[in-house]
Amino acid sequence: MRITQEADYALRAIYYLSTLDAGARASANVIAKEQNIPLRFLLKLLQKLRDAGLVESFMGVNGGYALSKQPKDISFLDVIEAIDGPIYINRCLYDPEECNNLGVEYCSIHKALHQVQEKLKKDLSSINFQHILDENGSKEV
Amino acid sequence: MRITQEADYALRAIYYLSTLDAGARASANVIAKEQNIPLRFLLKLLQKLRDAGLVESFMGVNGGYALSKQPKDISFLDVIEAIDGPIYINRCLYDPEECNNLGVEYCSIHKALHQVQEKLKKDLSSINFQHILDENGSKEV
DNA sequence: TGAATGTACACCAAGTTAGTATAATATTGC
DNA sequence: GCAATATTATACTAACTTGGTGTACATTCA
Repeated sequence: MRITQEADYALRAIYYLSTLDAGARASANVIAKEQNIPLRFLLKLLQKLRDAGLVESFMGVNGGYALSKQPKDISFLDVIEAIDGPIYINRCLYDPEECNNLGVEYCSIHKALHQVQEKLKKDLSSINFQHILDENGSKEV
Repeated sequence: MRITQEADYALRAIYYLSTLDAGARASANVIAKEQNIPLRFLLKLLQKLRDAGLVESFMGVNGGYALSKQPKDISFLDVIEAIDGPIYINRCLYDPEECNNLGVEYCSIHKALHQVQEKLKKDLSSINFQHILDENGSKEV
């Protein structure tokens, strides 16, 4: 019942980009150092964030990465699902064929888990990076 | 972000025991057949449920397993944590020493995740097996 | 005693996770 | 054009987790 370390890194990479001026770029090297993320691992996960449309990348000298949306329009759910894939809290909800009980439709347990899952996704989608910026800004030491 | 298959089996084992008369026993063999769970795997997870105080076991002929509480007093969270261990949705929340950011206390991302985690646990603890019985009873075909 | 049951411990194959290695490609500035 | 700075692409790997099996033993009841 965990998000992967990779998704945790991704949240922090997006957070770091959120702290920059709108449209500003940061190289993977800088993000890696600032957020203490292994560089090569970061490079790989940034591809996923790009494929998901959350960041844009720029090659060459002065290249790097920038958010492709405003911080307020990027949720935790967006980032986590970009990295880990869609959230399914159990196997049956992911692939009903694998349900070795009666099937999701007829199984009260799986129905109940489904409701929990949807609440979880709603909670994660209600947090965006503007919230995080605001919280940090007001508590700056 | 999933519960294990083992936890899913455990929910169904507890559910099956809930359908019996209060205090009634069922052998692992019967539970395995009724719920389509591999027997040896079931035996192992029943130990965890016993260690967690959710079921009682009885050895010998006419032995088996019985709930040690009423269905209404066993929540999904109880069962899932008995099998998978405490729920922590990311590594930092499990072991703050492993947080390679500033630490949970000073990291807004991890604080936000913590809140999501607590909501998730609350949701899971709000579902008990009497609910599931009631739902199934009213929809019996 | 013997059949039916649970207990304990060890083992294992497959998949996932977190990370590394290497080589290639694109952009900029001189 | 060339060097330097970046990203991209592909492949590899060690460690861990998951889902499951095997074997031997202990307990209870008839």
